[in-house]
Amino acid sequence: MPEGPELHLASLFVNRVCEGVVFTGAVRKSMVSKSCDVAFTCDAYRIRAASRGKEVKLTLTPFKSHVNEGRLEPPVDIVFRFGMSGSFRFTSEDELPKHAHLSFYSNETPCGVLSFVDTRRFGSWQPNGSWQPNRGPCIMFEYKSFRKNVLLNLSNRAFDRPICEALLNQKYFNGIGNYLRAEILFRLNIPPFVQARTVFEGLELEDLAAGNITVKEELSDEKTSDRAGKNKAQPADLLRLCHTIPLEVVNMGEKGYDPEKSDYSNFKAWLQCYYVAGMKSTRDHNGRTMWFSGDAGPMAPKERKSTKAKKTAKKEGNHDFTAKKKVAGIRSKNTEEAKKREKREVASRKQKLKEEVEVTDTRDKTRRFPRRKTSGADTKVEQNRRSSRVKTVQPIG
DNA sequence: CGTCCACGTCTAC
DNA sequence: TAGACCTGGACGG
Repeated sequence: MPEGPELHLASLFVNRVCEGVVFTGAVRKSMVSKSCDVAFTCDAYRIRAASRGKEVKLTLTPFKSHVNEGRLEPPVDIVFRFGMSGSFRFTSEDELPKHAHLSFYSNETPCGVLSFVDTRRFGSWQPNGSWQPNRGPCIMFEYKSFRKNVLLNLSNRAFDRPICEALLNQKYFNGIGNYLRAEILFRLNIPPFVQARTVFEGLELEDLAAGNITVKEELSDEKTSDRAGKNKAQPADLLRLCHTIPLEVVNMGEKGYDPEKSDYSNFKAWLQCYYVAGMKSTRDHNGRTMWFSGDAGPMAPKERKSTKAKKTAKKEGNHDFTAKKKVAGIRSKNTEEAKKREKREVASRKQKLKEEVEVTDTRDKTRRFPRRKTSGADTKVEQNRRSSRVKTVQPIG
């Protein structure tokens, strides 16, 4: 689950399991990984982790007592991005997870192994690297500079985009991902496809309330404006929620992260909009699913994109193909034929879509987080809809 | 069996 | 602004 909070929880996880552990030898990379080797070998070193937005940095520090020919090796930083499926695990040597791509071995017996696990391999790492320079300040732990970086750059074309798309721009919102943008906009009742700039204009550079923020405060605005409609002068602050909402997830603790149990019940219960039954969803201009309720906003894509073309017959010689995939590849080997068929399919799909409403109500699109057992009228929508549960968060930075 | 979908970048027309 | 990059789970036929 890698957005900002998960990356941070991953760094906490690493620090917890590596506390007092002595690592030794070489850093080992899986055969299949295309990321670079980590040329680091040391008899005895420790591992610490830190996070910033959607990156985690591991620092490998040789112990002073272990000196290589009179010279102490300097620490090495490795910066990780998690892609769609990255995580860290700590296991015994013979329980190495299936998709472990970079592993650090302890000197214990039995040997403990910290590994970077990444099923889809969209993740990456950079040894001797530092935070990616074109990513902005961390939404969670560099709140002040994050806020300034947005408000001082509102003239940038990034803010011409709809707000939901701007929120995924890591140059300004380092740590926000697809579930966070949905949750954040939902809580403020901001239509996802209004121009980003208009949402931020008028916000104060300094957030005076920072450091003493509760979610209740955020929502109180909007409740009173319901009543009087006079509250326009003090709009709920989207930038602050970009900070506090991710911290709510962090404060749920490693339960939300724990790769061992993969028990997401806490997290699922926390979600109010993303993948929640009864919410609407549509594709944004980049083909990402935007979850929301109410108005889509004026910049909503008019016609949904035709679903991505099949990429079947592309990679014949790929050694990495499973037997199944090979069959599929061979079957559609005749590219001419495949293309024609594809055209026909796309055409008929477009035709269908024309007749559909632009934005679909997705009452049963709840798949990724497996179906909840429905318990009568106790629907999630009902529970969460503008729920005024108070949660205190501890903003840092 | 096949199709669609997923918590994210990247680079190449 | 498409695709490419991947694996695997849910679901439909």
